[in-house]
Amino acid sequence: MSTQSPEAKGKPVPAGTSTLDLALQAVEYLVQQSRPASLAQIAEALSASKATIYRHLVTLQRHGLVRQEAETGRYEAGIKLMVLGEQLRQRFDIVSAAREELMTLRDRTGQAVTVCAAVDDELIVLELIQGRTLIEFSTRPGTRLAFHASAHGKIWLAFGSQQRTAAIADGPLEAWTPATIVSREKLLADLDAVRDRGWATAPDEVITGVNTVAAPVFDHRKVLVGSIAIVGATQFIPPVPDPEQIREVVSSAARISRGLTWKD
Amino acid sequence: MSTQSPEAKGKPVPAGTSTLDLALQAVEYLVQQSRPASLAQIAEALSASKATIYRHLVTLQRHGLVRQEAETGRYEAGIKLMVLGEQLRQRFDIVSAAREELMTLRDRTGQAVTVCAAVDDELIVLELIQGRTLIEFSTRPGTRLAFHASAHGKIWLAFGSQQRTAAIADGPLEAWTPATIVSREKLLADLDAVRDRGWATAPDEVITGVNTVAAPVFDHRKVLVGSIAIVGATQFIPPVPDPEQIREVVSSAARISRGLTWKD
DNA sequence: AATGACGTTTCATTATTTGAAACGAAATAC
DNA sequence: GTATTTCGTTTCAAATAATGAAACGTCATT
Repeated sequence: MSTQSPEAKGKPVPAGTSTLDLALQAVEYLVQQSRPASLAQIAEALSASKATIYRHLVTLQRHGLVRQEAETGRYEAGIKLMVLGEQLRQRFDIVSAAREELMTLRDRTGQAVTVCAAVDDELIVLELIQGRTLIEFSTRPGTRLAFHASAHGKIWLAFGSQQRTAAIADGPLEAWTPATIVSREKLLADLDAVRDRGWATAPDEVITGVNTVAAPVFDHRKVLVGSIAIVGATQFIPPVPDPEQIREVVSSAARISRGLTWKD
Repeated sequence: MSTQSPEAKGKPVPAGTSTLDLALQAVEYLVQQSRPASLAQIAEALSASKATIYRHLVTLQRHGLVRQEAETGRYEAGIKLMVLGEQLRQRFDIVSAAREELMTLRDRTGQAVTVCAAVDDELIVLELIQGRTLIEFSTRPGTRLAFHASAHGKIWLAFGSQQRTAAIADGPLEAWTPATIVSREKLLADLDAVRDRGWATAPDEVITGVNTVAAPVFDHRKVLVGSIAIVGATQFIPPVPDPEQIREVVSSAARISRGLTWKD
């Protein structure tokens, strides 16, 4: 529905499987609902017949992606999704290579530590080492961040693929807070600064009152494979961070990079 | 394949969608692979034609469940799975209701804190509050635990649905370590003890050298909705835990239960 | 006792998926 | 430097397999 215009203009619709598409829409629908949904409700939302949706739900249920309430017969998303997500997370080399170093960083700075990676046009949180306080609202593994409005994102724009940077800079820059950078020129200038000094901040840019100091992690080929950061209230990480905090983050990132050197 | 016998005996195969089934097998295959897989490889593994798998991968890719490497053209699982997993996790009331209390519990005991919930025949970790040390190998959100071989599991067997308890006790009890309870009688006796005292342990039963103290969380209807636990090396949480540790876990669970009373 | 809502099943229609084979590009071998 | 293999992708005709309307059985409500 939302992914394709109804073959207007004789657009060839380059392959794909409509049956599968409908079933995946059902999964996403169920994930977004906060309560179990009735079969009729799902069928109506996707404008398909009850019988069709029913058969798909049966198969999805066999795979654990969907579950049926025993009492009411309603359907909801299955926990297999959580399991698959965690399995996928563990595939990133950085999470296993960096963990000890990150614990050390947490203990030395007293702040929460996060790890991110970007794949294609998505920036995702892979790891969170909790600090003493609980900011972690948008910093849990599986959360997506904005490239232009986060310290992690700026690291990826500054040190990652140039075509991604160009695409983001050309696109619209949404304002998450009043402090979010929404001007293309300001963003590019900020990225130059990040490249120069080797670290990034985003005070108040993602959540007001929260700051982050991020640094890049490279593999043996000098390719950016991850970013690490400390996250804390501006009270603890000022807009112009303590040189000591910066040094800790940058040197931790460097040590992790070095650890990734002798691999493969 | 593994989910159904090949319609032996003329078993009617109660509905379902074979097209969708194949596509979901492809997703699971890709999640299990540690490296991106070639189209031909996937097709051969699922014994389907390249064209079929290709079309399914295109649709899966549109939904973000699968991603194609730009250089090699190979396919791998997409990070949307992580996002969906996290969205699903947040739907459990307990994770939002309990967080502050869990931080307190962590600080007072110095140990890592975990939260679990069971749905149907699966017991899953929902939340992890990290301690100082890093045991967290099998305690991350999205991890599945065994009912008979974990403190969390015993809470659910002792205070949850009786038919689940019966099913687990009747089934085979796999031994994760030499200390895992594999005898039906011993398990049932242990569960009686858990019910009496209101908390459970599982010293060395899931990982040798690690112990856990778990307690139940109930909602306003006295229905078990979650379990919380402290997890640590037996060095810190002895096989017979410190009464202080037990008191902390049990009272934390009670406070969370009370917090769930005025809801809905 | 009657009604409505629900998940589930049936069944004929036909739209959709399917595999074999051909295509073009890119990597590899000779 | 040319030949060969391998890869992802597209084409096309055959027919399998998905589809929706309607009927079914069950439960809760009226």
